[in-house]
Amino acid sequence: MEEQEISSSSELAASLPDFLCFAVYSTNLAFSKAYKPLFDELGLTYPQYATLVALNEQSDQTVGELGATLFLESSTLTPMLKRLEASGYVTRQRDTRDERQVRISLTPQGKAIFDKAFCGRESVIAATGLDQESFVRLQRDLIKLRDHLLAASKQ
Amino acid sequence: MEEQEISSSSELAASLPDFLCFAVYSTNLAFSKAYKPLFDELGLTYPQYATLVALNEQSDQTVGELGATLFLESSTLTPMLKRLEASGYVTRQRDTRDERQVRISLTPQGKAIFDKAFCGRESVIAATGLDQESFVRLQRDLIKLRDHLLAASKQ
DNA sequence: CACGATTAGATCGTACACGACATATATATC
DNA sequence: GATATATATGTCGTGTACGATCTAATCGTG
Repeated sequence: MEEQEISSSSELAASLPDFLCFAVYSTNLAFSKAYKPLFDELGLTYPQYATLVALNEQSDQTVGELGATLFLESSTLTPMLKRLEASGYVTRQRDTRDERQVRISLTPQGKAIFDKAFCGRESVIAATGLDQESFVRLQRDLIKLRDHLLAASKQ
Repeated sequence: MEEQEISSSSELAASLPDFLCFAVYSTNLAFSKAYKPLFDELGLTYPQYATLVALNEQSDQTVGELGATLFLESSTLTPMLKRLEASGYVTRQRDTRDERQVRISLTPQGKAIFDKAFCGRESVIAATGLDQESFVRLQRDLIKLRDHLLAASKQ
């Protein structure tokens, strides 16, 4: 296993493995592919499942709160939430106090998804090919990176 | 900075930060947002730029070779390559020896993108908020994770 | 050479993902 | 209390992303 050389900033022909953004991008594609059989069985997509996880943690969220949790815009969430509603996993209802807001809640059918304890942490760690220390560190560094990028792009 | 607890696999209500897949997913969204102003200036999208990088490294690739490099299917690449052709960054031509294949090459205009040395490695590292050691390790662990996930989903 | 099997791209339908804009409701100021 | 402003969500257009399927070209075997 060779150590990766870091190309200098003056070198023009950087290849894709030199880009951290590409490592993140392609790992995301790989996760989608790896999880697809599981989600197909549930009739869900990967972002839909993430949405249900967020709602399982804290039900009765507004679209905006969900967007802040999932890092998504209303233009992405609204159609997806309508599909989840059509599938019977969530309900959407206008807040009676503030009719601008729409509150999203899990249905019993939506809660039932989690009775299967679908994402057992240990088996997931095993499936990544990383030891537990690397796994935890990777997760921590990614979150740090993400939040730093988001903070930078807000200015 | 608190150390993240690892939830046991029997715990049902795992929250999103507990999922490595969500860390990867949301970091990818954050990268897209952070790079958007730069890509807007070039009239490119993030996947389009990655495609040009792959072609800059090795021009005259077939659609299939590009797909293997970028982890994308022909159903994704074909429309994107047509847009890149329409923008004048690449050419698409059937291979004369094997007419099933289409060979993609950078135009001078496509090559010119890289004269700007757009992605200086050091400034990119600085923008991530990670020290160089964490940056390199993160990249290496992500690639390992990605390749492990892909290998697992091929079976 | 013939003809079934394989391969490479392309097309289509579905689902994100976002910016720009539209709509409806709520708040603020006078 | 009328009107300007702000906020929350929805709609629309563009661009990925993929599986299923189609077409055309090539290969393999007789």
